[in-house]
Amino acid sequence: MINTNGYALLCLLSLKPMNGYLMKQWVDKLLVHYWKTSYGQIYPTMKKFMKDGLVTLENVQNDYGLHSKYYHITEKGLDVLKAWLLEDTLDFNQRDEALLKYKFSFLLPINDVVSKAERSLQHMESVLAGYSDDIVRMQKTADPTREQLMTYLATKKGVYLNEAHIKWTKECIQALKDFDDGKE
Amino acid sequence: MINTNGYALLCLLSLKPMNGYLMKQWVDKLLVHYWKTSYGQIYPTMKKFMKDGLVTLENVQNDYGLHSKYYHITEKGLDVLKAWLLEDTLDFNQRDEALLKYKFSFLLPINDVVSKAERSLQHMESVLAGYSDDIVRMQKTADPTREQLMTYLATKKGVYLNEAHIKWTKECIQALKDFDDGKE
DNA sequence: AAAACCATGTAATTGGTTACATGATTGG
DNA sequence: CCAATCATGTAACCAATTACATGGTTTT
Repeated sequence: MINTNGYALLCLLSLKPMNGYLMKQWVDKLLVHYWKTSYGQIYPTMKKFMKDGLVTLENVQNDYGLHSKYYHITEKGLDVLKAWLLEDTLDFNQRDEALLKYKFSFLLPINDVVSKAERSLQHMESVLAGYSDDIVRMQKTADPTREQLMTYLATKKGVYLNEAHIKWTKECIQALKDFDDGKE
Repeated sequence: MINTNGYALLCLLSLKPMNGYLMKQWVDKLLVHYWKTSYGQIYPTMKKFMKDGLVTLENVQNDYGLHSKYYHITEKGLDVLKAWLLEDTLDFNQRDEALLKYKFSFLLPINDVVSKAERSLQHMESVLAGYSDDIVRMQKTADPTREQLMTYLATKKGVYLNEAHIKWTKECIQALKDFDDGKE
């Protein structure tokens, strides 16, 4: 059985052969907004994939005797990846720590909750600005490949979800202030 | 150190004393949209909370000799909970399996991806309908308590995030269809 | 010379789910 | 009597992070 981390690594190897160090780098750059991994996952997973014939190993040795293990995805690996990509994913995130805190925030002074929401709002607005920059940069590409189109749409999701979050937070701040006024 | 699961259980006990079985039920009903837990977490956590003085135990015995352990939150427990509620939570979810699949879906036939998105859209629309029902039911309460206000706002978040998700999915479907047309 | 980067791996620990094990009560 | 519900707990396992351990190269 392969877990989602494993599929994420197969995704990267479908782009080009990489070593473990590069896989970490690519996840941290390319997938920064919606995925993460660690060496503690990468190296054991590659070991397993070798055994299962999902990847092959190319030992790269430079002039100084530096060792580096490049993994190539196999036909079987690609088939397994495609089968997974095709599967429906209805299991959207089941845990929202911020919302949990929010729900029980009636235990706190109302002003503290408003301040917290305002800090959160500021943070989200800076995140949104970052996304918007990405969008602008990407729109320069006319006649994109499907891969580029997907990258653009993935970023768009970040924008929409952030906008919704901001809209909600503003409404919360207003509702809390109104509630506070009503009690005076 | 207390993990988020532990804080979630303290949240419940701040409402009223409960046994482990009831805690599970309440999480599954009250927090269904944004939290979950299991007996494998609840019982060991209560054991630890007893040791740390965050809860006290009331053994409830009914006429038939049925045993049931009701946990009461202590002053210390409430203090610890309030301190946590006050903490900023910037760490919003770092993993989106559906988006990961989407991003690498250029490996699949475009029609399969469109069908998948359409199925996903249908699912989200039924979820949204459920949220909307909740909102309507809650709006009957005039002059709500702060607790009721928070419950309402928590549901509103579900609505907004779902709406954003639906908007994005529709855009994806259109973009993929346009891309497909452009290639003919 | 030191810091940053390239590169690989393991071990310990934490967090969480699922399966297992038990047993009483209640409602059909 | 059988299924559902109430009730408690442990063990095995899976997922993931962090710390540990090592060592070469490149840049300042």
